[in-house]
Amino acid sequence: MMSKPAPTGRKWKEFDIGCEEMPELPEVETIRRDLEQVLPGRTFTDVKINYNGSIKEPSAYAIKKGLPGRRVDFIDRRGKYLLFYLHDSTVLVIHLRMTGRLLLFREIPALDKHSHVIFNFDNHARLIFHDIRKFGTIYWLPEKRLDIVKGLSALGPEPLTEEFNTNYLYKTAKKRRGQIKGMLLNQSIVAGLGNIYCDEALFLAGIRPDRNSDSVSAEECARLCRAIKEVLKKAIEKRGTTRSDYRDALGNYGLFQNYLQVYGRTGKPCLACGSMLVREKIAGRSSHFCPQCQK
DNA sequence: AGCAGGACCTGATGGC
DNA sequence: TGCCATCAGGTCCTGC
Repeated sequence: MMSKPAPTGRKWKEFDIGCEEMPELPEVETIRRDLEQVLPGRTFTDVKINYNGSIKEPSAYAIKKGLPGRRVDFIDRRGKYLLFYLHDSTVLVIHLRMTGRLLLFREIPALDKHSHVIFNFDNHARLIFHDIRKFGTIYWLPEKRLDIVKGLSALGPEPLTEEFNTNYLYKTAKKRRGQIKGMLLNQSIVAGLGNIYCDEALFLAGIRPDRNSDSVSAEECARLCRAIKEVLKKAIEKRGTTRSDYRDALGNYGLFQNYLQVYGRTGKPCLACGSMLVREKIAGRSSHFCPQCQK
């Protein structure tokens, strides 16, 4: 695998905290941590919306009209959702879905046709919501009305908390009949896993993605629980996964692509046993695994 | 209720 | 060269 250059020191002048890959929990958490360095205490001055479709609630007009003058308190994350808590108990909710990026600039950045929303702040920071495939979603709601965001209110436990443990995983796996991979991708069972980290965790745990979840033993659930936490922690530490080659000179890359064991390595030797890794469509997603190591 | 599959989108890629 | 089909995957929706 091509290795990426190490990130250079962060430059406030113009930096790209987006992510080339489908953002899953580690990528969203990396973005959250970066935004948290800059935005709390800042006040929106102006919002430009070039594509209304990104705004789900209340409306592009209401956001343009209402956000200016409001101050960011702190930035939270639940699953793959970013939550900007504002000082007046309202929340700006952003989900990047597949191709969404959040890009923070100090200077006026080059915009293209995918730059759908531009948030301007009182310190001249600019936050660009950029989304090639227009799947990403933005809501601005009173804290008490977050239930409007269905996916958010239906989220299962955060995988890096105690609440997500072997017992929970085993009990849940036992009462379902579908494949284990489909279960892990289900955000109401565990929040924040996507295709890449599912495949990686199942490899680490030695479990085939197409196993029926109710056939996974308590011991295997213990391994899987450990593997999920381990892979997510490591990926956050490496600032997520970037698989595309493009970056601008001042941008920072994720580094976890250098640690992927199975995802995107179809036909290459398994790093544990040397047999050829395979890819199959499982639970509606391309799934990468080692037929030898994973039972 | 749980699960499969289509829809939503655009860009990259490959075959002819 | 262009044209078309296919693939990528997160979530919502429909239908079984």
